[in-house]
Amino acid sequence: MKQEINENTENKIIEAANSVFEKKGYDGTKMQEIADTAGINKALLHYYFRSKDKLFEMIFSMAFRKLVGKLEFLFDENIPVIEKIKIFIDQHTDFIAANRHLPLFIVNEVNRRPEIFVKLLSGIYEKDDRLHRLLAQIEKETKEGVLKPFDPRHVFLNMIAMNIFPFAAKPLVKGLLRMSEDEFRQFITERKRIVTEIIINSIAAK
Amino acid sequence: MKQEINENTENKIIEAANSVFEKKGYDGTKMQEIADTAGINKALLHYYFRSKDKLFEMIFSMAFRKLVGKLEFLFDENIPVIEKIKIFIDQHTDFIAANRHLPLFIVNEVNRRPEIFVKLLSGIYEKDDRLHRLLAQIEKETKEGVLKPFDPRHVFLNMIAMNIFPFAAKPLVKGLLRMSEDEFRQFITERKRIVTEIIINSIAAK
DNA sequence: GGAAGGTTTAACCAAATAGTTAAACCGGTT
DNA sequence: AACCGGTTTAACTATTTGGTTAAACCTTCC
Repeated sequence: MKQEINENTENKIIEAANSVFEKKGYDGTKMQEIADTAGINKALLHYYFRSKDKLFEMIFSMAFRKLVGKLEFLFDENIPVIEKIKIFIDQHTDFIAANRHLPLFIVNEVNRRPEIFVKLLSGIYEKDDRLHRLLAQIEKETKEGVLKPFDPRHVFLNMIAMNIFPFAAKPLVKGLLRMSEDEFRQFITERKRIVTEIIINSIAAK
Repeated sequence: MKQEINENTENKIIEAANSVFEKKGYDGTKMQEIADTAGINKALLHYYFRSKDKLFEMIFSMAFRKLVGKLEFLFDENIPVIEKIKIFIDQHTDFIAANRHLPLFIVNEVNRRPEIFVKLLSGIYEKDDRLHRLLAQIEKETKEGVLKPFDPRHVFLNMIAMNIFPFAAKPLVKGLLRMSEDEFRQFITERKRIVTEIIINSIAAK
């Protein structure tokens, strides 16, 4: 019983902290607001997570893994590169739409305090073999004449940038392009097709 | 003389406030740090700009105009669309490189407090005729068979996204792709060509 | 020289905020 | 029923921070 209550409270805190930190960033977040959101006392927050820094570090690394984890599909799946990209863009766009503040949160906090992300990096470096397998796959398909030679780093960045930007800058985009919420949704649906086309076009052999 | 001193101090404040706000955002910025950066007393800051909000509003609207102003080239210049895009990407990339924190600053603050940007929008809407001229130009070149039909909103967003993202997420990109500062610079130089190619490809008639 | 007026500073204030403490609470155990 | 452990709370503390005040400091003008 105790355990259940305990985990329940802990989860409520984590959920609340996640929501507030993602939206407002470290500096914009007050412990009181997290407590309020979780429906608990501020002292209880410190009982479960000693300090704002400790709590933040936990939320941040969770968020980071969540975001980077979505990339695993690119490495793991054993399907042709072009097919892979089609599926990835579709899924990734949906994921970002459902987690609008996540990418900006990560980018901001890594900019603000790069140290927080250095330790998380090593966990990624360890999975180097997967990267090599992907590069080998690309090389193979290039030799087969399916793909033309290209720099995967740029393609990767282009894809991520085009996927993330409209959501990260959503109020700006809606404002500048004068869109309603519905038009924005429509716009995003169109984008999936357009971005996929552009990326495929930039790597497919003619 | 008074006037000179006055403007000198005011400029020092504006420069300092700009630098600190852009890097740390509204919440991360302390008036004391601005004062220190400007080499003046905190009270003097309040003498020139009554409150943090007032100072911020000024810096923000300056920054916003600076960023949006760079887009004017797209509307004003009377040269073929494809040529326009080539020049724009080259110049815009250099501009963002020299103002790394600017786009993220704008995006963040508009996300955090959309009202601050509503009033700035009207100033842009007033220049609607330029937008219509650009759209007419595109339509004309499409009819001439130079361009294929496309949605300018997506093309615009794609261009901006690919230009801005690597700088906004610079530490992340450098970390994940394991680049030195020199390699990053090199990478950006390559990007100009690649992004230009991709964008042109997505609008040029075959 | 000194009065006048804008500029600059040191010292201060009040509110916000991260973090602490000690007591109350509550479920299970004997 | 009394107690023991972990959990929760109200009340408090210390520090940070935006903002104020009153005096000191020029510079200009008479």
